Amino acid sequence: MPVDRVIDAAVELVDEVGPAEFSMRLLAKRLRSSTATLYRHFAGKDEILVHVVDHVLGEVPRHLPDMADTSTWQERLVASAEALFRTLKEHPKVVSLFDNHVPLGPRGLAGREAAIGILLSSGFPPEVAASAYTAVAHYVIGFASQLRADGTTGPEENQDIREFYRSLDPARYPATVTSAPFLPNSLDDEFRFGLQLIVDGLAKQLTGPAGRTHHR
Amino acid sequence: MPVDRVIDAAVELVDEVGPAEFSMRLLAKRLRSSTATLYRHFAGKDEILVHVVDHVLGEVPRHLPDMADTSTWQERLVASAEALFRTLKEHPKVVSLFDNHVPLGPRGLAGREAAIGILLSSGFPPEVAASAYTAVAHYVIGFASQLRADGTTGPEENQDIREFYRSLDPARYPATVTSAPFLPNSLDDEFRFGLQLIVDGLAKQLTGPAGRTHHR
DNA sequence: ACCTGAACACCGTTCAAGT
DNA sequence: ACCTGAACACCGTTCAAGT
Repeated sequence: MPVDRVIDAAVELVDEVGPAEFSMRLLAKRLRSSTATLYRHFAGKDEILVHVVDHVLGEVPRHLPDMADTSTWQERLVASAEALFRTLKEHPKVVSLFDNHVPLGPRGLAGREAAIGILLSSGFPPEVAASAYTAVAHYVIGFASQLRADGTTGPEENQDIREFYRSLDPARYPATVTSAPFLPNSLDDEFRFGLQLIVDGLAKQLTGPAGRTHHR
Repeated sequence: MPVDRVIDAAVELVDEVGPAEFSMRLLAKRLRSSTATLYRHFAGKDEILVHVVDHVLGEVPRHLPDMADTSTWQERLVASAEALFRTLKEHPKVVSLFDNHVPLGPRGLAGREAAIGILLSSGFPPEVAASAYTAVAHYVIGFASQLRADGTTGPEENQDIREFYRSLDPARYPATVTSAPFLPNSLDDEFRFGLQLIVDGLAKQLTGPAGRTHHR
């Protein structure tokens, strides 16, 4: 019972049925084995799910374009964040497993290293680079956690929400009703917009932090 | 069996044992009732948890300072985001319940209305206001989801992670090791830093979107 | 050594039966 | 009308017993 075979099957199973329905029994059945055998290789369900997270993070590089040395740090940081976002979109049911623990497996560390490396080599001081990475990472996770776990990422989903907001009482929710028709069609557009806000904010840190110090 | 009494007890129970250990049986026992009685008032566990989320969102206004009319939109937006973050810090085990659904209960709508209202009245066009709110909301949720569910929000937690990063192989993770000593002591500081990046990015949208259009 | 069926103490949900 | 004990079909985890 090779460890990798278990992890591969576990990722498949979470992708199919979600973390709530994922069970040691289902995993054992898929492997044509028994639950007790799984416990010979892993401490328990939680440990297997940590491996699932790290396995998924291993797919991030596949979504990275190869960037010429001429790319700006903005382009490279955005590409990193989008690669993670695209990866999570392919495994929407895995996203909730990112809750409550910083991914410290080898794949999670590689992503952190790459992003902070981009910032350091672009002239950001280390304290800014570290906090900027955290901000971007949490933004991506927060956004990805709103991916419909049932796979309906399509535009009809956003249209339903827009219709709901439009149908509210304008006297009670004036701003919500006013802005509802302008909601973007796709989650991707909303994702890129917010990501650009963060990058723009970072650019300001680099060019003119005059009068603005890091961390109060 | 008043509905409110069930929700209050459910919030208490999730705060104490977390969503994973939360069960209809435990909730029934706490109410000195039976599970079948709960099903007479709620469709099931998921519906109760939706009410738990909305109940917690109802506490956000308690964390809002009263802001004079002279406050800038930056101050008011930051205060809104911090109020949500502080609320979630008081209910760290509830945060994962925010996954996979936009909070559409009355309390969730009130928060959206307030934030978008701030932006509209400050001159942002509706399409920017809507996307900006989404960006801020997802940033806060993403950050809150990293709150230690076991209640150890203290600085020792961040120190442990910093020590871990420092102890890595500098040849393999040079940027991570370089930046590790500069990790902020508190999650609050990191939260505020990233939030300020978003606000700075938004300010640029307002003053000079020259050459930069919203959503391509 | 490695694997397994069966067991234990739990779940969410339902329903016949009580008052 | 409103409530409940017991049942059903599941869990995660463990362990005596098999090969």
